[in-house]
Amino acid sequence: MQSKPSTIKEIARLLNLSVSTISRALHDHRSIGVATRKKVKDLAAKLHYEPNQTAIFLQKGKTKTIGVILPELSEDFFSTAVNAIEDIAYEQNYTVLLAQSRDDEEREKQLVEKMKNHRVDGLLISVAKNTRTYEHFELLKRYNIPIVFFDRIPSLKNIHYVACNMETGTIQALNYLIKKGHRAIGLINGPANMYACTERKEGYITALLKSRLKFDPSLVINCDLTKKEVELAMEKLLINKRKVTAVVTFNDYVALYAINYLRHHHLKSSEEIVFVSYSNLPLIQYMHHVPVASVEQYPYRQGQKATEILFDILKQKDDENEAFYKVIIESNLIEHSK
Amino acid sequence: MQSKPSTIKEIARLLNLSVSTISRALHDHRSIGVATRKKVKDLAAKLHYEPNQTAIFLQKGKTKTIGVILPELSEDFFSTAVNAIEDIAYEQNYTVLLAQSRDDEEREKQLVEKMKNHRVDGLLISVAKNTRTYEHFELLKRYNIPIVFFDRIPSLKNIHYVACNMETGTIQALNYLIKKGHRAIGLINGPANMYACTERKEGYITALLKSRLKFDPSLVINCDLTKKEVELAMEKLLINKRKVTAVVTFNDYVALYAINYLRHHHLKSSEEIVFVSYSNLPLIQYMHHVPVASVEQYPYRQGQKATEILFDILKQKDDENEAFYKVIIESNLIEHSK
DNA sequence: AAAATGTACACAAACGTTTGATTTAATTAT
DNA sequence: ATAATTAAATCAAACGTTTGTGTACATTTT
Repeated sequence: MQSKPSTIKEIARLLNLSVSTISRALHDHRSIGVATRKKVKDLAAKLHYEPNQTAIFLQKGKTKTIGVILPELSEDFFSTAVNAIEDIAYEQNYTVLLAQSRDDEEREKQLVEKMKNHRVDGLLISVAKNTRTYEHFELLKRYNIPIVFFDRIPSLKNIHYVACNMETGTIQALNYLIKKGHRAIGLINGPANMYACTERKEGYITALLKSRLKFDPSLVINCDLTKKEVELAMEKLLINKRKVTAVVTFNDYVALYAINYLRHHHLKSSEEIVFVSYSNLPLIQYMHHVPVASVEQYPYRQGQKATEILFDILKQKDDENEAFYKVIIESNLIEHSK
Repeated sequence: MQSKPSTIKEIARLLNLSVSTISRALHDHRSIGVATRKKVKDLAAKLHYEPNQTAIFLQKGKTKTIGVILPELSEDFFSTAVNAIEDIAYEQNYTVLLAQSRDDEEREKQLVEKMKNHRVDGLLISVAKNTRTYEHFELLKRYNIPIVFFDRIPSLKNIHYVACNMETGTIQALNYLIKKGHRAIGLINGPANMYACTERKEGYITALLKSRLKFDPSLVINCDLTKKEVELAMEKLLINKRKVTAVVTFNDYVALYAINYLRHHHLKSSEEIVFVSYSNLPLIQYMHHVPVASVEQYPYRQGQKATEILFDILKQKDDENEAFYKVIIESNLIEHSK
């Protein structure tokens, strides 16, 4: 009973009709009589006929598939964003081709290539943290495959993107800490090439200056977000002559690494140094030693907006509309209730 | 400059050759002269020619794509398993079509349907927790699309699967607790229809009896794994006349819910009641009030094995080999170092 | 010199659809 | 009765590949 899936051809042969009649009957084309229409549909149902998508793709030149490339699914931020993307795509009857770059530029390039070969209709990307060249993205323009970047966006001019304004949240975070009396506030930031890092740093400086506090560059430390470098960064902050009483970290994971390092390698607890981070992971609420507040980056909203934009672009059929969507979502500080 | 992607046809026209020659030249077919071969390849490179996968799919009847349906990407267990799946598929030059059932039977069915329409070559599934009917899986047999189940497997006879033997780990967990002097040990289990739950319960009973302890059914509580029901389950255990001093929970999330509930709604801390759970989430190590031990279920290994099996099946070309792969990975108790 | 072999390519069908153009027959308008 | 209209179905091309078979020419064998 393991037959090949049935095809329009087969139905045509069985009913002594032409393939075009079958195709039209199944699509309720008006030029097909009701009687034949019914006959065709009945047989189709009986044979469990299902249109072969690949054939339709080939014929129509559209795959009804969008590609999604992001760094790590295990990061809660991204899996939440994926939920949004899937939800919207699902409504629109699109399929999502999902892949992880694992924060590796090379892999990201290969994935872009693969997506192109699969002829996805459009692409949603959050770039790997160490990606420094952008030709692989430019390439897709040639093929008319639109890209919408979200959260981690490259520093390119003519692109569509959705991102969070990290500056607002950072300023809120700093004000929060300053109000609580902290004066020496460290910042464990990500890789310098990331735009999100620049924003964080700028917010950090802006807030300090607004409160008439001096900006001390030695309190800002870049790292590649790995546990090792975070610990190194924390160590650097600890030996700084200005004793930090608060630290702002690039995200919750960085905060966890740093706090854990403190607990294990120093006798200080996180009660002595206050942490504020970004992301607001759901797990945070079940933990003890956590940042006192996090800057929420709205992953669901970002994913949602990016997907909506992509569909918008896909809908405006190839007219040479050279407008670029640039959507900024404001970040917000969320204080964790104890 | 936003031209359509170039095709074999185009190259043929430009070089005044036939399409078959181009196709063969690109594939280094021996019946094509070296000169033409070079000419073709040069032009192909210049035009950035890339084979249209959808066309190849149609022609070959194989999509070089495997579908993956799992409950929730945000659960660490699954995102880790996905990593394994992607890694293997990547090596084999296969594409992964990934989708979440969100633990919803209806959605799972629709996804299976979608995967079928996409003509995936094979399917990897971890079933939704409330899935009770299995026709949608049976359906795929008709289309010769092999399925390999992993971790959450349906109770069907003739299927391929990879799963963890939860009984071993459960017995280890119970022995661990018994050795520490615990006598009243609760079990917050998942939905009764899941096989994994049966196994846990059986291991629980076996271990108790082996240690000549009485099995008290009122200490085993099923729940649907949501926060609400976990809290209800915990409450039930607390009012039980036998005061439990230890609780085994279905997974780490359940443990977190339960521990958190204890902390907030009762003055007991998790120090008074010891928890042992399943999964061994990476985040556990950065937390304070956590289970003292977890039963490791090896998500990467499961994903890896399942994918290897699927490729094995795909390789043995359609011979009526009616053997079913049934791989069991033993679970193990991992004690958390403080 | 004729036959056999080999080389390098072209032809055409096939995969499963969709769709513009065309045919045939039946119905209506003139 | 003839022409125009409509209905219902067919034809054939197209999407971009792959691949079995055919063919022209040159080269080798006898």
